[in-house]
Amino acid sequence: MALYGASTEYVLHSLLWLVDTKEPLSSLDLADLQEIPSAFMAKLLPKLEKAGILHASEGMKGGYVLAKPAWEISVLSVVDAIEGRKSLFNCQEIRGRCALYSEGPPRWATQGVCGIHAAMLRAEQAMREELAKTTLADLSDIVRKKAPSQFLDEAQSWFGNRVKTRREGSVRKNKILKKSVNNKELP
Amino acid sequence: MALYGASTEYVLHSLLWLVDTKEPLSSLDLADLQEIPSAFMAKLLPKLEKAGILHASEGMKGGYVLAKPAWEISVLSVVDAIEGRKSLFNCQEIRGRCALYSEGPPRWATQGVCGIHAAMLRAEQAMREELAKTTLADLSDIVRKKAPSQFLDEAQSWFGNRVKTRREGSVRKNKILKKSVNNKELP
DNA sequence: AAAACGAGGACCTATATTGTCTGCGTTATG
DNA sequence: CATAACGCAGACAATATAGGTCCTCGTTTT
Repeated sequence: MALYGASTEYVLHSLLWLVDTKEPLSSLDLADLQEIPSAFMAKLLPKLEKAGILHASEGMKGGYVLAKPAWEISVLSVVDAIEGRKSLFNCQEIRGRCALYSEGPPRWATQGVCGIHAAMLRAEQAMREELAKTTLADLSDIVRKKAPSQFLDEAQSWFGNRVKTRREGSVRKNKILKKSVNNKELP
Repeated sequence: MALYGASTEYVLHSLLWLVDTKEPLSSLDLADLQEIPSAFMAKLLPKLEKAGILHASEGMKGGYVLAKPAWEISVLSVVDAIEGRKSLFNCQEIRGRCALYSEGPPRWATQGVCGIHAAMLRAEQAMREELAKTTLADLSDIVRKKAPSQFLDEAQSWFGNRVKTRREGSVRKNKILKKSVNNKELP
């Protein structure tokens, strides 16, 4: 229905939270804060790591940090990392499929790029150039201008408290408990 | 996988055949010439008629003709008619979904357009402007420069012969025959 | 040793796209 | 005036993709 879906939206919003944070944030923290399905987020962020946008650290106290300064991360690079270089239009070379071509299409018909395809490619290029102009720093500035500084502080301490409460009740813990209960019931 | 699919491709190629033709062409003729599923084409072209791009004439010897000169029909208008004004990105207002907002999002958070959405809208606008620049006349020129005039004449006479052979073996006829055979077998 | 991470794969489901088939009204033609 | 060739509309079916869940594994801190 749209070229870019919820995955891209989730990831871009998550990246904004990472701009001002020094310590690594986990995919679970990012998902819970934004009320986004956490298991889904966990599948998205590794793509950004492979694209060199995020740096991941494993193990307890691990998580994600921007791998580059925010002004060097364009919206285009994020979109490409998540959606995988989607094109606007997928040419099927209809021009070579004419019933009048008895034995395959002649050379003049399939030479160069199809005119329709070319028009689509120009539009796609214009779109990509526009997406390349905006960086994470630009987006972050917009948020910071809108939000009261008090809120941004609250957010920082929310992440901080999360680090402290790792030991207490977490989503994972509950799942593991449920699992061990099941294991005991099985045999 | 792509924003614009096969429907758009089929229709744009079909419109090119209509540029130089005076007599109405049926969806079946257009489909058969380009080896495109004809029943599918028959569902597409009425959309162009509603959008004011094609003029349809019903009944025998009916078919489609361009409703406007080719230089007034942009690729954008065709795409919109077929795909229905698809947007590049569908904003779900993630910014209003923060766990820190205890009783709904504050005004400052949801004021104006989301920064991420705005960037996508700029890209979409750039794409649409580019698609608006190309017209059917432009595309038709490209084809006419490539194709030998002999081929274009052959195509015209193919359409002409089709009109003559209406009475003879057509796809529809075979289907109707099959149907009556089945009807006889049923009781 | 256990808890909290990331990575990755199997799996499920809802929806959009692509296509087929039917019936109905309209128009030219013999 | 019957019929063939049209456009139009809607009911399906098949397939692909996006979105989402769950489970297992290895790593790192405490």
